[in-house]
Amino acid sequence: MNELSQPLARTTLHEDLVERIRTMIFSGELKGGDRVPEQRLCDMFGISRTPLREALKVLGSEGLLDLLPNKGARVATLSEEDIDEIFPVMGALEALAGSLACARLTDTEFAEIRALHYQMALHHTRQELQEYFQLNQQIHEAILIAAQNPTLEVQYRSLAGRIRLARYRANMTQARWDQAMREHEEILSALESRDGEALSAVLNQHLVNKQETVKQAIGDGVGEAHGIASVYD
Amino acid sequence: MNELSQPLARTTLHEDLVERIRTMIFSGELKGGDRVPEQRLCDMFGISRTPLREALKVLGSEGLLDLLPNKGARVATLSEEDIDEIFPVMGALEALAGSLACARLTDTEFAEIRALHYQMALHHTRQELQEYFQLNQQIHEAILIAAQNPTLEVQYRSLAGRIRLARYRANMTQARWDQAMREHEEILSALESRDGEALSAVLNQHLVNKQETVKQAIGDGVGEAHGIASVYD
DNA sequence: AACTTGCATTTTGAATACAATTTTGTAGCA
DNA sequence: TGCTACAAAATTGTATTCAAAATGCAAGTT
Repeated sequence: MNELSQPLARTTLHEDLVERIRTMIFSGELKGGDRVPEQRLCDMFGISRTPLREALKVLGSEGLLDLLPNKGARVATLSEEDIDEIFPVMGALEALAGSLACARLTDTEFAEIRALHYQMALHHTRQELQEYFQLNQQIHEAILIAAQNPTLEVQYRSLAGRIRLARYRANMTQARWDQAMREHEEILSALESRDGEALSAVLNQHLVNKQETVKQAIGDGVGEAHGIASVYD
Repeated sequence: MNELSQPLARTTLHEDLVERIRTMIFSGELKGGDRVPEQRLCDMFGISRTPLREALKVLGSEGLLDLLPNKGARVATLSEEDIDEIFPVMGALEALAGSLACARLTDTEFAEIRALHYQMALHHTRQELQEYFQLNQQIHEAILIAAQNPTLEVQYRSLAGRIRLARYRANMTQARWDQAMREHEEILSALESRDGEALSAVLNQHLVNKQETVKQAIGDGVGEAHGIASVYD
């Protein structure tokens, strides 16, 4: 028996749907506060309501949707209180990730992160926000993966997903951006010296600053201004 | 308009089912590795498969059930690796809870925890394990609630729920029990002096020790010996 | 005009029906 | 006995149907 003959990871409809709807939320195709009409999505995907509803229940338990009995699902929105709640928890998790990553990071892994870092720094100097964010996310992902703790990954990603509901990118000031870049320099050097405590501390601070950025974006209602087409156009 | 006239919190079938099945898992009525046959549970609850399946999907996303496509749901089991993964994350969360609790704890709340603590100490000296565990859980719950962070509560309880799958109580040695009790003395005094850092540290250590207890229990297969009737008797 | 009231429409909740897959059981054979 | 092949039963995945609740709207009232 070779690896080709072992049970292939077939996927069920509702799993696919969870993934697709999640993507629609993250991409902005479904915006915070939007209703999620079952029939419309069923038509769109060409499936029946049963698996769709199963998917909605899962997304509800992840906190991405608010499920209102008899009134349907809505894409969750983040209040300032939500932000203030979520970030400290993410901070604790990312600090743990950093600490574990330092203990386990190979030289190769570090080299990969360093490469990402300097590429990100380039996008910073070039003022390429979109590309900067992409690299930024990859770096934090790399730290998370280096921690080698799937449970931690799941919990962290769940919270990160909820934060993405805020769609805060458009609102970052130059000052905050510069500061974030400086913090990333510290992150890199803590990783290089495998200093778990220092890394935990700077990651925590990094998130405190991000928290402020996101809160400001919430207040301004920036999410609407992204120009991403809604599903219903 | 008074508070009686606001929308009454009606509940849907699938939400009830999530709660009931979760309880069945925690009580041991459904044991780790057990299949969860849909039809049987439907008959038991007198409902159809649709809401039951929705509930199973939610419990699956919580990590309490393993959902195998076309092969049904099984109550999740915890490997040693799972334990080693989960406890550090719980440690980070409980440390955060302690830190936040210290910042926010009122004198009344502290007095309540102190009362719980000394009642627990009594059960310890009387060697009443069951009662000890009950109070122990109440104390950790009280700290969690004092932290006043619902997101933290959800995440922590989710992990605590998965750990409960291990059913480790029967296996605690006297030495570990005594040590846990000493740690709880430190927890109380850190709370009294509102020393967040000290509390974080001792809570983390507390969990490291608990981790060992649970891992030992897993190895011994203690869960089976509890004498709790299965659903299918 | 603003605010009810009643009813039709739409949407959601749950049950049933059907299809696909896995599991079980059994007959045939070496 | 032990193995394979294959049919039957059971179980799960998905679609459809029915029931209950919410929504929208128009007519009527103040």
